[in-house]
Amino acid sequence: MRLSTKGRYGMRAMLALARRYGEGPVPLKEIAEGEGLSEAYLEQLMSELRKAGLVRSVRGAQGGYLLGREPAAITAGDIIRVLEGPIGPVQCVIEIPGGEVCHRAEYCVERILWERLRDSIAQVLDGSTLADLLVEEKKIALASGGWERSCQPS
Amino acid sequence: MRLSTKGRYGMRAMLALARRYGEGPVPLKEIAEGEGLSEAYLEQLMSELRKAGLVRSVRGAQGGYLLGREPAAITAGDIIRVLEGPIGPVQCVIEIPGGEVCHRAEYCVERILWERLRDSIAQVLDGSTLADLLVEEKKIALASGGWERSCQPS
DNA sequence: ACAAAGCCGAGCGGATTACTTGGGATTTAG
DNA sequence: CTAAATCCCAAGTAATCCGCTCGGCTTTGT
Repeated sequence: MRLSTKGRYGMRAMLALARRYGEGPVPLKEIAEGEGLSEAYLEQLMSELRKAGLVRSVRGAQGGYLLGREPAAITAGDIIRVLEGPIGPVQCVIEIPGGEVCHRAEYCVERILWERLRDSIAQVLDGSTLADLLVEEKKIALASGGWERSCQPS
Repeated sequence: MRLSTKGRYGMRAMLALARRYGEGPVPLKEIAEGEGLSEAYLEQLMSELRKAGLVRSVRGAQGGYLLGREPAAITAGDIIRVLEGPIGPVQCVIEIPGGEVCHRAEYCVERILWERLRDSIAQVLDGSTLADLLVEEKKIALASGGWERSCQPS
């Protein structure tokens, strides 16, 4: 039940973009350096996020990436779903409209448990927008007087 | 964010044992056949569950496995933690007493999100005992008049 | 024109997963 | 006493996934 680096790095990158929302395109190189991530790898993630509409890109010199919508309109759930696939602890309760449901679904207790788990995860993720997180970030920064940002090893 | 087969099969096996709680040892072969799982593989999982005290084993002919405690005293969280490791979507918020915490922990917003997610997952899992699940199983069985049990593909 | 960026697809080594295999050691039944 | 039923354990293995890297192309501002 761990997130892969895609979800984690993607989240970091999106937060980085959110911090600079409204400042025009941010080149990937800056994000990668700022967050200590591989630029080439991050590029793949951005590609997926772009196809999903969560970021826009501007090509050419002075180009870079921007959030596709305002930070208040992008949730952690949006990002995780793009990079990690639909939420759900097991295949048979995955959140896909019209996805395959196993034939014994009606009588299966485990299924009920996994569904509860899925919904609980989705609720947390969908309940946090990038804007929310930035507000919290500001709070803890003020509270502790610090400046630092992301966990490096995360 | 998927459970592996260990967690899923383990949950199935534990529910199977819970259904026959008080009837003496149940041989693995029966469970494996009943749930449609590989006996040899299940054996490995039972070994871990036994070391964790969630099941007891009786060796020799007429032997088998029994729950280590009453069904009301075993939660899904207990089982998942044994088979999938400590709960937590990322390494840096894993639930280990005295586990490593990354040095920037205080100022890291992602961390707060991942902690919320971890707690939410743990709450669902720790809130469901085997006894609870059997009660629900009985309810849905009565409601739909069916007899079938676990999702096969899950 | 040139440099700064994004875009794309392939490759790749290491880890993990989901098993299987092959042997023990124990216990009960006959 | 022996045979069968069971659990116990360690090793092996094929396939998949992860977490990247690499090379080359396209677009665009100066």
